[in-house]
Amino acid sequence: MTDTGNDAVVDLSMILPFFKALPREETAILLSAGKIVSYKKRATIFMQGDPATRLFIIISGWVKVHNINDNALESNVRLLTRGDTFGIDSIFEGSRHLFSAETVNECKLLEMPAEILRERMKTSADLAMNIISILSHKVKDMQIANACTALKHAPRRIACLLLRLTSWTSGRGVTLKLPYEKSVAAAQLGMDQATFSRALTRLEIFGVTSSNGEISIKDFEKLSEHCCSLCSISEDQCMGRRHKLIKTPVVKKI
Amino acid sequence: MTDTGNDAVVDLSMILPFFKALPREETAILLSAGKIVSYKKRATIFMQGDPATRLFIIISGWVKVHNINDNALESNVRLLTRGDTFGIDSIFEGSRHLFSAETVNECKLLEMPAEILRERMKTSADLAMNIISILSHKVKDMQIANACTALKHAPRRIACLLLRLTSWTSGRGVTLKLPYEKSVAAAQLGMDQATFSRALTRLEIFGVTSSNGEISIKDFEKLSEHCCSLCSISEDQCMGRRHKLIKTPVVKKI
DNA sequence: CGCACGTTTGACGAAAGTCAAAACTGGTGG
DNA sequence: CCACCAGTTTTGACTTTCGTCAAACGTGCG
Repeated sequence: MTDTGNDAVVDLSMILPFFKALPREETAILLSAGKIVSYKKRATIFMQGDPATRLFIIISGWVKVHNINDNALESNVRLLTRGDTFGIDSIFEGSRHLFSAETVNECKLLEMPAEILRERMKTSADLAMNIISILSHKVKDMQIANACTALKHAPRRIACLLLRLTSWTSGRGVTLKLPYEKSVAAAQLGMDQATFSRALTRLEIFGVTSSNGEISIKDFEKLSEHCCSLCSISEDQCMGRRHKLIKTPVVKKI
Repeated sequence: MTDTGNDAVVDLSMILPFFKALPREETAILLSAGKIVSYKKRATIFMQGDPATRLFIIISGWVKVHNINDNALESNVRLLTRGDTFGIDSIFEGSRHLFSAETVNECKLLEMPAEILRERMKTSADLAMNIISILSHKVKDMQIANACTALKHAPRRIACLLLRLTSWTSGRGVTLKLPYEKSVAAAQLGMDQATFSRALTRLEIFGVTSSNGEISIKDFEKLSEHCCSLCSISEDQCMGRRHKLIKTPVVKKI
């Protein structure tokens, strides 16, 4: 108990879902097999088609995972950050990466060999359970992201992203610096960069202003009413939602 | 060995990923806890927000899972059929369903209680592994579907769907009846029904004709070249792809 | 025959993509 | 201190596609 951990990584393992509720020895075995790797900004971590030999857990920074074709057409752009895991699904599905991964900032990643996973899973039901949780969570994340891109109007999509990025803050509003470039955010939302730029200014009437690379949201609730009221994700399932649902009497179309 | 199985379900368990490589006793335990339920066309299986108490495996028919909001706006429409599993991610993520599920045809589903899963997973690493495989596969499926909807032009999206629906056939082309209504297919592809109708006729120049509710594809390869060449999923990852990649010398834009 | 259902078609408008030029940003070096 | 540069973002002009609404069409069935 008084052993506070002889390593920053050990502390970190306390908050990563991957190590959740694992016995101390199991965590130690896993950690000793993994290693922390630093990446520079805009570095390639792997390309789609590469053998999936490792699992990646983000310690710091932002990583963009995406599919890309020869014409540089992107799809499935997802942005991951601290605590998120990637590459795990590829290990168990075909053993080749389905997507490419690159850093958008400087990043520190914890990398675990696939073999140790397969190995330890056989004896540790807890570890298997954690992997299942991580995969289930990833499915949920993708569904929320899909619901966002399903919003037909670009300003709404941006509003959705802003609300999700700031979901951890309290208060009525906030001023934030986007953690990555606007062109990246545009790709994440499946729209053109020019469209992103124009759509952002169209959010002014909802209290969103932008200057000097900072975006300020005056009133979360107002913004949330604008975009989340058309979202198909249930009220309590999305962290970004900020307004209470007003129970309107259901009027059925006949 | 000579025991050919005293039940059709037992036979079925041989081909379902859920039971793959499980010891015979494990399969028996799981099967005895599950039950087969028949649903009529367009029946609600569950609604988003409902407690996730069961895992569903499709024996026959087609099921539509989707998110839906108060205005009947759909997103995340996925169509599942024989062998597919759903509801599993909800069990391990918040224990409430993130989406609604309804049948589009008459369906037979194998339903397994969530408790037996949690219970058996503790002792059966094989079962845990199967669940991990199923979840990983689901992630892959979603990524392929996302790549499809990322195709900007409606005719291409339809071509992609047609190729994936017929990926199991051999030969140069085929005539098929869509396994569900066109309006459902349109929703799956994230487009309006009217757009679907118009876009389908625009595929005529690529050898796709439609009459009497039957769609006929003259030449898979031609169709594949049209739509898959812009897809960002790697060549060997999508079953729908029918044309070989022509390795063009890479010309870098400067 | 007429009804219910799904589909197609037409006319229109709004929104987003495209291309390209201009404007802004931060950093470097004379 | 200012000029310059590369990278990023904004703006403008134009085109295309898609959504929308509504009416017409087709099919199967009682």
